[in-house]
Amino acid sequence: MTTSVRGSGPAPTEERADAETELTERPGFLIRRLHQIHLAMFYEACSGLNVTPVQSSILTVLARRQGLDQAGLAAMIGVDRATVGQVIRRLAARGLVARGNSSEDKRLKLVHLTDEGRALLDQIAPLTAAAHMRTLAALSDEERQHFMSYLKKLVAADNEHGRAPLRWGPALPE
Amino acid sequence: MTTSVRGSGPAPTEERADAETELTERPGFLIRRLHQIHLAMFYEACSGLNVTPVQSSILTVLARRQGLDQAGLAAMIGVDRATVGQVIRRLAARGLVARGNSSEDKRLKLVHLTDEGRALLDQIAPLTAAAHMRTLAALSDEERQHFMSYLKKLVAADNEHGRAPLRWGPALPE
DNA sequence: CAGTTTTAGTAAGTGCACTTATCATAAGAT
DNA sequence: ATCTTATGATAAGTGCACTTACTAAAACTG
Repeated sequence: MTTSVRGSGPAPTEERADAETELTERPGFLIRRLHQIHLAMFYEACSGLNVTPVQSSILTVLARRQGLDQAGLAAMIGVDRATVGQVIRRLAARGLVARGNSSEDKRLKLVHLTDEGRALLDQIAPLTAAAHMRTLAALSDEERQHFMSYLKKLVAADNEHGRAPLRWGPALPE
Repeated sequence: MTTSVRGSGPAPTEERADAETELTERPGFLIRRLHQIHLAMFYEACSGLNVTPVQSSILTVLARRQGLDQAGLAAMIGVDRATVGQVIRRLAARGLVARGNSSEDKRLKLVHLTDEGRALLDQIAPLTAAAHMRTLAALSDEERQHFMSYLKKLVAADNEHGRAPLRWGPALPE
């Protein structure tokens, strides 16, 4: 099988002068691949624990701010409200989070970590940290710093453009 | 408020458990966000044309190598066999690709672009190119070059690791 | 040659992510 | 107070992405 993904090969015989950009020259393609790779690292690190990156983010946020409503939670991790609702439901079914009603605003479902949720978070924290590191392991320290700063710059610049803009909530740490 | 990293102090290089790390300091989190942002740019650019990034990649590959089998196609765009099968089915239902049987290997379904598929590809090519550019628009030319080289480096390094032993889902007897 | 292993394609299941639509509640306007 | 608008949560629908399991066909093996 010859099909490994290759970066630049001389165009096979006939070449369309328009030179359709190789997939590996397209930012979006590479970002998707890198995302896939990180997912692989993440799942491998948390093997058997049945946790996804988004679930990990939710647990992490809840560990610091208990009793958030789902929309607030969604904004803090940059995910759609409907998606967060699905994930919360799965987490609640596993007893990792619990939902209560707000007495002030009956529309709200306030989410908080259970003891099991916190235990799981404590368990996966070092594992996910390792997965994040491994994702960038091919870069030197200096490159990694640059790469991270570029990532932050891009994400910050287009935060509002995304369909689920990140909001660091009513109490943004300044 | 328990809190943890308040403000933008110099990040200690010491390794604290991930639970203390801000989400925006986690590579995987930023990569996911950037992927989301690019998706938003892509869909906005191709508004109304009903095309996804993976579909665009498939059309692009087929434009250069007609008659690829699905597994080869999957390998070229870095997607699972089963996923490619789904996407191809949708594309075929829309008449953008067609599948034929190989006379040499009866297991294979050889995929090729239809005229409609090529027409759509010609239509979206400039749009998607613009979306890719826009995703990195916040970076200077130099930064963009560096960022792309880092992306390529990372993706190339872990390309093999690409398909991972995922283990979520129907395991866990409870 | 028969028997085993590998591979291509598909199906069913789970999960993320987004859309539109609906409902209930809250907040603002007349 | 009532009408209108905005918001929180949920449901249904689509698409990507992966898993395991299965069939058919090819490619090794004895």
